[in-house]
Amino acid sequence: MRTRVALPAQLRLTRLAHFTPADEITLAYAMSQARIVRARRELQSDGRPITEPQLIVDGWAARIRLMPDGRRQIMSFLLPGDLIGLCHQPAPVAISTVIALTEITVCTPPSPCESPTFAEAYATSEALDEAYLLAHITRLGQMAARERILDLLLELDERLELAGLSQHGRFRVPLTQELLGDTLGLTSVHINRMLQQARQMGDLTWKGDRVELHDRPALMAAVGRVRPRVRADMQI
Amino acid sequence: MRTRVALPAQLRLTRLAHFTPADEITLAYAMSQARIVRARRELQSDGRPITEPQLIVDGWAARIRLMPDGRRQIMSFLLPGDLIGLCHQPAPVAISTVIALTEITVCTPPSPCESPTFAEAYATSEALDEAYLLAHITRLGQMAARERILDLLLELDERLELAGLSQHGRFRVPLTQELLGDTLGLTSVHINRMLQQARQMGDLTWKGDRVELHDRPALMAAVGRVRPRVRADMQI
DNA sequence: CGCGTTCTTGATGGGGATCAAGGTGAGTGG
DNA sequence: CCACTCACCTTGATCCCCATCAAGAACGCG
Repeated sequence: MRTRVALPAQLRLTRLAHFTPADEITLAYAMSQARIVRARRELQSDGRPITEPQLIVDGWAARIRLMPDGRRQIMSFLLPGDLIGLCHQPAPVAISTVIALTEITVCTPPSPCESPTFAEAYATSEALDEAYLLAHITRLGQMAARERILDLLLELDERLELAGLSQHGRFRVPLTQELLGDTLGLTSVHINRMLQQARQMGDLTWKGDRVELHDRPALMAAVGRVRPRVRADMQI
Repeated sequence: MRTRVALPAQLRLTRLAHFTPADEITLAYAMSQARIVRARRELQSDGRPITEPQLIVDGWAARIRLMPDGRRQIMSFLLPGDLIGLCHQPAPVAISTVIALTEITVCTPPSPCESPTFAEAYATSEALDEAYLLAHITRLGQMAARERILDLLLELDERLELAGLSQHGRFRVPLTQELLGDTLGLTSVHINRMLQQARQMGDLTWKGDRVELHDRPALMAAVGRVRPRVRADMQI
C-alpha cells in the first residue's frame, strides 16, 4: 500500500475514534467497494424500510421533508464521512428522505460489530448529528435571516474542516440560493439580498461554489455561535 | 404484587418493545427507586459530562438552549416514559440543557445490557426522538403560526396517548403561552392571538392546563401532519 | 387582601414574503 | 460561431404576518 493523503471521508471518521492500523484497512476496503449515485437520486425514502446504512465517501446529500402541498424543508446536509440510515431499532423505517445534491459516492460502512472502534466512531457521529439538528432548531426558531445564513456557513465550515475539505474558512458548497432558502426557512429572493449585504459588509466571498468566510471569530461572536462538543476526551 | 393500571412511563416503554414479565419486574423495580426533582431544576446541563441516563416517570421537562444574548429556544418536551441522556459515545457531553417544567419524578432506567428488550425499547425511543426533532425543524422552517401551534398540539396528543395520558384528544399541558412561544419561534403575544382564533374557529378548547382537540383528523389534514413511523413491525 | 405571574388587548412598525421582470452564464445544437 | 435554452441570480414594488411596545385584566397563591 502506498502512503497517501487520507480521503475526506476517511479523515473524518478516523478523527471520531481511535483507529488502529487494522481498522484503517477495514475502512479502506469498505470504501473501495463504493458505488456512484447520480445527483437528484434518492438514497433513502421517507416511510420506506431501511436495509443497511450508507457512508458518504464523496459529494453532498440532504435530508429533506416534503409537505403535502409541496413545501420543502431541508433538515440537514450530509457531507463526506457522514453516515445515513444508522438505526438500532428492529425493522427500521426511514423518517426522512435523503437525496443526492451532487453526484456522490457511497459505500456500506464496516459493521460496528467488526471492531469497537467503528461502534465508537458511529456513536460519536450520531451524537454530532443530533447536535447539528438541535443547532438547526435554534437557527430557525430564534435567529434573523442574516444570522441564520452565517451560522449555517460557520457550521458547514467546521464540518468540512473535520474532513479536510475546508482550509482557513475557504470551502466549496454545491448549494443554490433556493436550496439555502429551503434550509433556512427563507425565500431565495431574501437569501439573495442577505448574501449581497454580507458581501458588502465584508463578511464573506461567494463566487460559483467557492465560499470564503473572512473573519470566523468575528462572525461566530456576531451570531453567538459555539462549537458543539459531544465528547469530553476529544476536541469534538 | 397487586394488579393495577400501568403507570404512564411504564405503559409507554412497554409499547416500544416486547416486554416479558421478567422485564416488567426489572422496570418496576427501577421505577420504584425514583427521586423527585423540583420544577425549574436542571436535569442536565449543556456542555457538562453526562454520567447516567434518566427516565422520566412523571411530570414534564424540556430541552432548551440559551443564546448568549438571552434568547431561549425549547427544542423538545420530555414526557413521562421519555429518556434523557442516552448516549453511546465514550465520555459523553450534554448538547442541551434539560430543565424540569413541573415537579417531576425520574429514575435510572434499567441498563440495556440487562435484557435485549430494554436495548430495543431505548433504540425505538431514540428513533422517535429524532423523528420529533425533524418534525420540529419542519414546523419552524415551513409552517405559519397557526399551523405550528396545531401541529405541536397534535404531536403532544399522540405522544401523551402512547403513555395513556391523552384520551380522545383531551390532555393536560403545563405550558404557559410564553413557553409555547419559545418553542415555536413566536412571541407569547402572537401565541395568545392565534389561540383565541383557534378557539373561535372551534379547533380546540384550552382552559387552565386542560386541552381538548376537537376534530383531530380535520386538524391533521389542515396542517398536513402525518404520524411518524419508525418501525415496520409496530404501530409506532 | 396583596402581589406576582400569566393572559389579554390595542397601536404601530418592520422583516421578510410575494409578485413580476430582467440579467447572466453555461451548455447545446445547427 | 452564434442562436437558443434552461437554470440560476438579481432587482424593484408592494403587502402582510408577526414583533414590539405598552397597559390593563384575570388568575392563582401565600
